[in-house]
Parts: sequence; C-alpha cells; structure tokens
Amino acid sequence: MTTGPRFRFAPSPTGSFHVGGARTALHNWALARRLGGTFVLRIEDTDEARNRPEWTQGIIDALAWIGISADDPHFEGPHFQSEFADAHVEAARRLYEQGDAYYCDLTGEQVQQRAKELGASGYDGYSRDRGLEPGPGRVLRFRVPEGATVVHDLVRGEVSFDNSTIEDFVLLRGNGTPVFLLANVVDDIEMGITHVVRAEEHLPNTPKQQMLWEALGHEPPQWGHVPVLVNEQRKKLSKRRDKVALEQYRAEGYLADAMVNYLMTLGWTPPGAEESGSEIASWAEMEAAFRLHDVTHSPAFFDLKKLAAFNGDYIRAMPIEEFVARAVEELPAEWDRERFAAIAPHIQQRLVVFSEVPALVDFLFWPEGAPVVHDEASWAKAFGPQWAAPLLGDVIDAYAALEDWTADAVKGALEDVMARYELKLGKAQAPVRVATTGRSVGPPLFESLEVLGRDETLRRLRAARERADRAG
RNA sequence: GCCCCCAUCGUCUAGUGGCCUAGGACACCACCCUUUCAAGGUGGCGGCACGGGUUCGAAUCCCGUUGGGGGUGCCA
Repeated sequence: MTTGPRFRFAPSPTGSFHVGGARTALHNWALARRLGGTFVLRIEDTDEARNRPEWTQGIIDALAWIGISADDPHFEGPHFQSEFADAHVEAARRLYEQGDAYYCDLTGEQVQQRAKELGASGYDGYSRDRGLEPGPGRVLRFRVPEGATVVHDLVRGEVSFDNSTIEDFVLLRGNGTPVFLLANVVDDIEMGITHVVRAEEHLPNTPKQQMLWEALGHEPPQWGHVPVLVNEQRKKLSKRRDKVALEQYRAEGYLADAMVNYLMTLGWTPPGAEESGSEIASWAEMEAAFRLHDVTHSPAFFDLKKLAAFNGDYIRAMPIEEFVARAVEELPAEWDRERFAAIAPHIQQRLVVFSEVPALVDFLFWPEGAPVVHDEASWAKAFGPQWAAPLLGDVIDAYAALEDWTADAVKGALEDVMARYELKLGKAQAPVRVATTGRSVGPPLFESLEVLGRDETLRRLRAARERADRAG
C-alpha cells in the first residue's frame, strides 16, 4: 500500500461506462496524481445480476481510453467488493455487539404499513428496544444516535443533517447479505481510503456512512460531492433516456482527449481559459490545476453540440499523419489508402467526428465505370440554368485537351471556359461538382478531381452531359 | 409528504463587497474571406429568478419566496 491520499472509484459493472462516471473518475484521477496518492478501482460486484468478467474488462478499457491507465503507478486495482464479504459480516456483527445495531423482524411491507398508520415518514424504530436475536428474515438496522451529523464536504462546505430525520437504516438484509451503505463503508475502511469523491446523488447517503465510519471506530474520509450531469430536461443523465455510454462516443469517432477536455469543463474551468479565450487545455494542465474547491455546485447539462465543437477542434489540431492514420480506420477495407491520403488534408477541417469520413470521400472510391448517382435536388439546382449543359460540354473538351492533370490546371481550364459564359467560379463549379461527385457539397473540387484522375472525371462528365441532353 | 442540494446569457462557466455600464466558451445571427461545404476573421444578440434586509456600496453576505434537482429500497 502506498503512502499519500487514497482516492477510489467504485463503479458497478453494467456493460457500459457512463459519461458521468467518466467525469468523476477523471476528478479522482487528477487529484490522486497531483497529490502523489493512489487511484483505487473497486468494482462493486456484489449484486449477482451484475457480475460478468467482461464487464470488468470493459470498465478497465474505458478508463484506459480516457487516460486512466492501469499501468500507471498511481493506479491500484481492480479490486472487487466481493473480496471483502467477510469483513462486511464481521463489521455488522461488531455493530450489533456494540449495541449500534439491532435486529428487526418487520418486513418492508409491514414497515410501510406502520408508517402509514403512524403518519411517519419511514421506519419508526419499532424494534429498537425489543432485544431481538439474529434470525432468518430479520434485518439488522443501525441505531441512529440523537443529535446531528455534520458532513464536511470539499466541494460544498458544511452540510448538516438532523439525525431525527434519518431512519434506522438497514445494514444486513433478511438473508444476511450486506446492503450498499455498509459494504461501501467497510470496503473503504479496509482499503484505507482517505478521500471519497463521487456524484452529488450520494450526498444524502453521506451522513449515514459517516456515522458508520465513526461507529466502526474510524475517522471518516474527506468527502467531495460533485454535481450531477443532466439532460436537456434537467434530469440526471440516465441510461434509458440518454446517450451516456462512453463506448458509443468512442465508436462514433470522438477523440479521447476531446472527451476528457469537455468533461472537465462541466462544473469547472480549465486554467487560462479566460485569458486565452479558449477552454482547450491539456490533461497535464488540468491535472495540475484541478481543485474540488473550485467545482461548481449546480448540475451541468451534457451538451452534445459543445462536445462536437471540442472534437472538431481536436481533429483540426492533429498532425496530418496522425489524422490519416485515425481516419483510415473508418474506411472500408477495399478503399485505396494512398488515394485517401491524397484527399485527407482537405477534409480534416470539415469533420466533427471520424464516423463522417467515408460519406465525405466515397465518390473517390466508386468502382471504375460505375454510374454516378446524382442527388436529385443537387442536380436540379446545378443543371437548372440554361448554360449548364453547354458549359459542361466545353469543360469536357478542355479537360480532354489538358496537358497536366493537376488541381491548378483543372481549375484554370474551368476558369477559361466559364469566362466565355461570364460566370463566377462559385456558380460554374456546380455542374462539374454534381456531375463528378453526385452532390452539391463536398471537399474542394479541383483537388478532388486531381485525385479522381482524368479518365474517370471525363467519363462522369460525359455521362452527366448525356443525361442533361436527354432532359433537353 | 419528509430530508438535502442548487439558482449569472439558450448552454457550460468567470466572478468570493467596490476593478462589473457582469468577462469568456459553445450555440445562434450578420458581414468578410472563399471553389461548394467547412475552417478562419470581425461584429452582434443575449444573463445576475423574485422580494426583503445588512452596508457608504451587493451578482457577491443574511432571511424569505419561487423555481429546479437529488434522496427518501431488505438497488448501487
């Protein structure tokens, strides 16, 4: 066990990694590294329905993707909650023997029934002084002491709870298994955790857990509750309604650095943002500057548009070789890599996510001689004007006669032709673009045609000319 | 219902009593550039929820209201 503060990240395996979890993991990671401490990964695997080995690997992979590497000396784990099963039972036994907990034979339904009759809000302490022994179906409940519990939170300061509003909560189920509240605390004690940084939804659990730490004879950890991430309805991001799987963003071609940078701006401002007019910051900068004290107190909307903007920025900032290497992953196997590399510099600044790559350049990879499928709206617009078809004819002649097939030459030839029609380039390029790419938007035309090659360009141009003539 | 948290442009935020006629980013709009679309440049729109205090002075401190959120399980 290392010295220094010990942070923990304790996800339960569910088959996908939540972006909100990613953010708290990042917070813990930044703190653990900056303070020379340890980031402990503990998988909360006690719910048997959620225990699958591949899910654990999924968590490790997701963490690694956002830079939290299991190979880093500050990383410890994975540990599993199930490792501490004996300690959970032992802690419960101790609490019972100390008189800090007692058994109760009421079922959940009976508790509700009583509360209803009494007009109380929850369990009323019915078995507190009944001296019940352990037994099947009997739950162990914590005897909440009188007074108040004050939680010192690194994000929000002092939060105080009147203990009379906290019911005697369950520690051990009727079947003897521990509930989250107990297991979580015992795990943290066993692992020597000093800092519990997690989402705000756990704040109401905190006084209960703090009492448990104290009853078990330990000084409670430093707490830090960061605000939750919400959707446009301002509800907590949920797996059911919202796109929350980190894996999905990764698959769509979001860059890990962009995701990390964006996530960190939620509830916190990276250093230098004000002066530079940019929230783009490296992990090293953010790690060095991150303080829980500076984290905002209110929920943050997870904004896809802003994430996209970050991603576009990061894509544009990539060295071209790196960009090509990443973009190529999106291409069908049969597409020529060299041909793609030739056009790559022209699409880099037009991307938001990498999954858009194939659709941007597909016209360069259609099988030789295949008919161009024209987008009809684009065709109608480009070939609406009277001059379009004749101009296309002249362009064909000019291209056929061209000595060099370079972007500059191709552009020059079109300019010569369009001058006779008294057209501007913006207009004149339209029929050529639609004829060769099928669409009215795309990468720069002449560079594209250079890559396409003279023969294929001419073939597509002639096919379009024929179609235009046929239409009259 | 009860407990807790929160409240600055549409969104993310800067702001910790005077530097604020409230700054930045994303989005949006306009213009410039231009080979379509982007990118880039310039400019614009737009906010301290409300009401009381405290103070010479409040976005900043206190109280209340309203509004949002979270929790309230023998889930985690």
